[in-house]
Amino acid sequence: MSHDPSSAPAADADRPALRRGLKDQVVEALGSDIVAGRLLPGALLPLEAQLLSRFHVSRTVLREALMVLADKGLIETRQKRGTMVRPRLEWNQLDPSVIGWSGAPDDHGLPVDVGRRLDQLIEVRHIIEPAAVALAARRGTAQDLARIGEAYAAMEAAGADLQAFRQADLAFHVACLRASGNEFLQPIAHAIRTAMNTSLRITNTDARANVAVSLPLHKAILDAVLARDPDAASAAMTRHLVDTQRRSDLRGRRPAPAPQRNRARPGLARP
Amino acid sequence: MSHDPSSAPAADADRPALRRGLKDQVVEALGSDIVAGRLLPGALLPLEAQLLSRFHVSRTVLREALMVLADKGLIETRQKRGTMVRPRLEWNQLDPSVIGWSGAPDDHGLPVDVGRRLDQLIEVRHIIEPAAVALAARRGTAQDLARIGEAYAAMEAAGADLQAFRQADLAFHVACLRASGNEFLQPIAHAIRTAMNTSLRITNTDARANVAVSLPLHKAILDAVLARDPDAASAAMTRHLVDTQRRSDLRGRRPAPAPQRNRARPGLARP
DNA sequence: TGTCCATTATTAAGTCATACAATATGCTTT
DNA sequence: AAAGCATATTGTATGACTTAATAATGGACA
Repeated sequence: MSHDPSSAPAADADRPALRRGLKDQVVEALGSDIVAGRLLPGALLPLEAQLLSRFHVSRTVLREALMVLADKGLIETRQKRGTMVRPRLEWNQLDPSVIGWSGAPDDHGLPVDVGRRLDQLIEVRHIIEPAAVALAARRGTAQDLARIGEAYAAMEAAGADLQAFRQADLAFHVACLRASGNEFLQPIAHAIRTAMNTSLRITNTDARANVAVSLPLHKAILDAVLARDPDAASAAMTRHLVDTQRRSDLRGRRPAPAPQRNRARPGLARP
Repeated sequence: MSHDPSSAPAADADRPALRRGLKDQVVEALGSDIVAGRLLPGALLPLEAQLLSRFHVSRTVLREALMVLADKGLIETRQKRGTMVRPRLEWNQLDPSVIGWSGAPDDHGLPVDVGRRLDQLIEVRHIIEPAAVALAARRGTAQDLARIGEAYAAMEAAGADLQAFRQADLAFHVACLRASGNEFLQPIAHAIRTAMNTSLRITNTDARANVAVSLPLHKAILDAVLARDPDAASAAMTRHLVDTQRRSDLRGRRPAPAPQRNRARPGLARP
């Protein structure tokens, strides 16, 4: 693709970009520009012509990319008027890509508060995951539970290998959501997964200490589900999330405590 | 667009189609074919060439549509191999379009159990909405609360006009989700809205009786939020959802009680 | 003379047709 | 059986034309 370094918002080095299709690269570039706040809602994007010269791709490719972004609710394009960035509220905030972009590694001037977003994410997890795991305990199939067990085994096996541990951790949570047997929770699982990934990249956990604490908490969840005890499962998951959140709070994040809304401890509906 | 009536799965009359772009029409047709189960996961879609002759659109348009569907996780296209329908688990189940399609009016032979899907939807609402409204009570801005109030006023004003009442009802719930101040709940609000729409179309509620019951339940929610009482708000919302579900259960739906999983009353993590 | 409406121009996205490139599949050849 | 080649199918590029919405123009009427 190769960018024109002089063109406006731009922000991505010429990484080999994983050899995905050209379209995906354009989607990536524009999408992250928008979500990271380099293109503000209400603003008009450059004309097709200008974008073409920025990305050096065919019009076909550019349009495919724009269509995808439009579908995510990020932009709206109308004839003669141009292409406009839509207000944040109308974005598909649960779209995996959107979530990924919102924790983008390279927004430093950031109008978007990453920390706040992570808080919101964990808040949602507090709402959903305990309930989901309770459902899993009630009616997860044998296969579902097996998957959770496997993920836990992988976590144990990972031991020192932090990379592997994280991956297994994600698999564990995804398996729980999936075991709930509710299809609507699936995409949330994906969302949580990508968000956890960026989250983990930021609050880069300090290895063994965390593992030591984290492992038994997960085990408690697993045991409760296997015992078909919804309440215990739910409670165990809540404990785990509280722990996660506490440890995430300790690290550098959370500089100025509050943005605008009066910051309530994200949490349990009934504590 | 105008379809070749002889071509395979097809299923949509030549409705004027709302004058949206051609691309959207193709997305609509293929997307609903997939979600409604007329094209099964794992199956290969017709080749581009065949789709072209089915829809009578340019390749540009067709590809734009395919890209959008791919982005929704519905299909995966690779060179030489063709375009494949992806497994249900990988769909963006929360995508507004996907939700809309899943309650499609014209699937009658239906491999997809609409009733089951509605159950899952209300299950998710049971998980999310009480928690959300609690957050709204804690930290919703004045403007947020005002929006909820307006929606309620609209419900009262609607009175006999069932159409208006439903719309106001939707607005009420969306306003609650929004007032939670958590951006991740926004898209869920949209999802719930479209799903409620199809839901309402199916279990076509019998007017005044329902309104009479529904109104005070909503008022309770509103009052609790205005009083900044999270627990009361959460409880009121739960009561409302239980009522909704009960009434929906009464009507024709729910023929054979259980699909495969052992049907637990969808519900509250801690009852 | 100034305001308002209809007409036309212009601009940018929407659609189309065709050509060529890249790549996985399967067959052929050694 | 392994290596290589043919081929089918999606991926990318390009240029022309269409449609629609804004802006400019001009004329009719107050």
